[in-house]
Amino acid sequence: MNRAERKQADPDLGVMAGQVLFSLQKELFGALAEQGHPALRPRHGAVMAYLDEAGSRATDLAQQSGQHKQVIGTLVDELVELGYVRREPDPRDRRAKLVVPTDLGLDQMAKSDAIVADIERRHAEAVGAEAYAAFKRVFKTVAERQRRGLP
Amino acid sequence: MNRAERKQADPDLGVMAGQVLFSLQKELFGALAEQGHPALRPRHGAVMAYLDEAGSRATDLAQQSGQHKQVIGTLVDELVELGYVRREPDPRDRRAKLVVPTDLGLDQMAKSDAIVADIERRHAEAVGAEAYAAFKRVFKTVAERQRRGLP
DNA sequence: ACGATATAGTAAGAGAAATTGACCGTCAAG
DNA sequence: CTTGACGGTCAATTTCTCTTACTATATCGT
Repeated sequence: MNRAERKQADPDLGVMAGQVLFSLQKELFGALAEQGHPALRPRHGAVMAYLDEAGSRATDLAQQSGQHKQVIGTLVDELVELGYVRREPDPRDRRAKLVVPTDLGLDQMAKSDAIVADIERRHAEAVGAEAYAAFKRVFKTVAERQRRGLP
Repeated sequence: MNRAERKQADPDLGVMAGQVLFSLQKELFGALAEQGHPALRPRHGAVMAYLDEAGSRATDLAQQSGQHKQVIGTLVDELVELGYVRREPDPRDRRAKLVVPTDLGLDQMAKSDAIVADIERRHAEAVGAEAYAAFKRVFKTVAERQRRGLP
């Protein structure tokens, strides 16, 4: 069996992560477009996926999404323009600003969470609820360890 | 518990996939750089990750990696320039060309596979070999279903 | 309180990358 | 031998990423 076939039959962790990430993004933003949010693209996910209802700081969004803070800045510019968020001063730190979702942003967040939950429900049905729950537990551990560079 | 905390405590499938993909890529290409392949960047993975020892066609690489064939074309240009692959005519189809790894390419492929295998071995040790094997089985099913857009 | 250092956010431009539409040569079915 | 499909490349446009630098505010140590 040659390498190409091995990679198909037994794909590695990175390959599978990429397949899931990109195909899930495609489905998510396709569904969002149909549900009234056609202007959003996957890159906006770096903000919208982590945004808190009460507002988040750009630095926190940068750290959680793994993007540079300049990227978050331009994404927030776009999202302000599109009406999804607004900037407010952070009362607890005058250097900082809070990125706060508008009603449109809250609607997108709710729909987005529902779409992803539905996708996961589908997979859980296919492989069994218990197996899926175990899968997610291990995945979370692996993701955390990998992110932190643990041995 | 607010949304930001929920997303931390119980991240969704897409978020975890992204965390694993990007942190694994970072570790992989960092290690490759230390092992004599400093010029390669994650984007080259679209070719090198799927390349067969005996050569692969650009269209196959495009389909497997999910990239447009134009992207594969420019990646192959770069990899030819860097000495990792060469283009050969495909004897079985005169339209097609085979992307064939050079000795340098074969070295990179072997090292890359070893590094990823080592990363996976670490995770398997942390969560238990059996649990990790089950995790990968479910992951493969999920990745395949998600990629194909199955219900 | 004071100065040194660190952090939050922004700006601007160079460089890299993705996307689109078109094109040529080859293949395969009828 | 014609027609439609496929493999690969070209070129132009748009989008994205990275780097460096700067202002304002906060924090720490003395």
